[in-house]
Amino acid sequence: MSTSYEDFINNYRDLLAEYWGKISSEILEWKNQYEWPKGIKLEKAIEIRNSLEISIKKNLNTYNYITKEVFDQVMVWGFGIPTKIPERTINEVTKRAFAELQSNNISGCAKILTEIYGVGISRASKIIALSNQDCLGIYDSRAAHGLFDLVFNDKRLIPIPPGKVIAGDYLPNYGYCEAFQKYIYVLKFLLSKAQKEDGLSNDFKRVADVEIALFSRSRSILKAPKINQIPEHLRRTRKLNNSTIEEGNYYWTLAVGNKAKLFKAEVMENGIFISTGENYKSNIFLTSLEIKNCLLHFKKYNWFPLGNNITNLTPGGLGDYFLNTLHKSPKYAGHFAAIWVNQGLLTHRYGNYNRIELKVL
DNA sequence: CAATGGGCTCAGAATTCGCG
DNA sequence: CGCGAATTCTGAGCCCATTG
Repeated sequence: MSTSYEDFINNYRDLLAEYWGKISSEILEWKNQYEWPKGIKLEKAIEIRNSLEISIKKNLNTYNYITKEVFDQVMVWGFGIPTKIPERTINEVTKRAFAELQSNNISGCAKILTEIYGVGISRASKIIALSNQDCLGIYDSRAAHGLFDLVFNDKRLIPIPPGKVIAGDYLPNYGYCEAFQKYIYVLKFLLSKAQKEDGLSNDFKRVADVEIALFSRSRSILKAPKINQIPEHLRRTRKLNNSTIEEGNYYWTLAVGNKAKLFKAEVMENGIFISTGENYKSNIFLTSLEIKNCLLHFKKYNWFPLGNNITNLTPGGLGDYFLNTLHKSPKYAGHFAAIWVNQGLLTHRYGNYNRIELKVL
């Protein structure tokens, strides 16, 4: 039997309270930026979610299961295309799954749904969470990534399921289903905190409101900074005074203070593409496999140096790996490190003389 | 003030352009 | 298509913000 809400919260109360302190000033702004599907703003997006919720509830009241029509409505909303799962399978499996949910077994419910070939936690949690947005939230790579910095003993409290953009944390078997339960506990706790604050209680009434904010946060992390947020020295070097920055994902390098530099990156399914330099014409591409092997290599170590200096290569640093294993210029180590920190794959700190040190999460 | 290291510069190389 | 010019790319080394 999995842990209860009370046990879980008692275990992590301090951590979660501290985390709430860290995010509480921003969480409303995150929620207000929510768009899903892309371009559909908060109010309308919530309307659509609510109408899906009504359909699911109607199904359950009438049949105790979900019809293919409603199931696929949710899939089209979430993924753009309906499934090829036969009506009978959907009926039979959702009937068993939602019986589990009746007895409050969230992870058990998810386990049953993910028995269906082609249904992972991302799909399962959409069906489950939309059945009751007061108490549940969707658990996918985006929303979980919104909690990427909720870390206990150097490990993420809530693992990130793999997604299209975010690699995620690998979990075997039904790991994500178990994690879904904990994720809901965290959302529930954050909601209880929000309800105690005057400025937030109106906007955070359901568990889904927290999920919405986290999903939106994950997106905002990868979003371009506004032109007026670019520091003066970078406007000068980048000749951005009179030009608008084009669309795309811009990141800052990890360097301290004014040394941080803006660059552009495209996170794709098969790898990451980076453009940097005066006109973003210096490019480098690393495949997903190269990235995976690189992170695997450094997972063996605790903290390791960035060391992206070209003239004075730091042995054992990420720059060293770039030069000698990937056969790329070590200067790009700084850019990839920044992306991976953004994705929650690495954590960083500043050592002596602000040397950047990294650790695989 | 010296040590440091990470971003930036700039010269040469590579590629593309443009014109007949 | 060929050829010189223009533009873009690249990486070796330099520059300089930051720290103790």
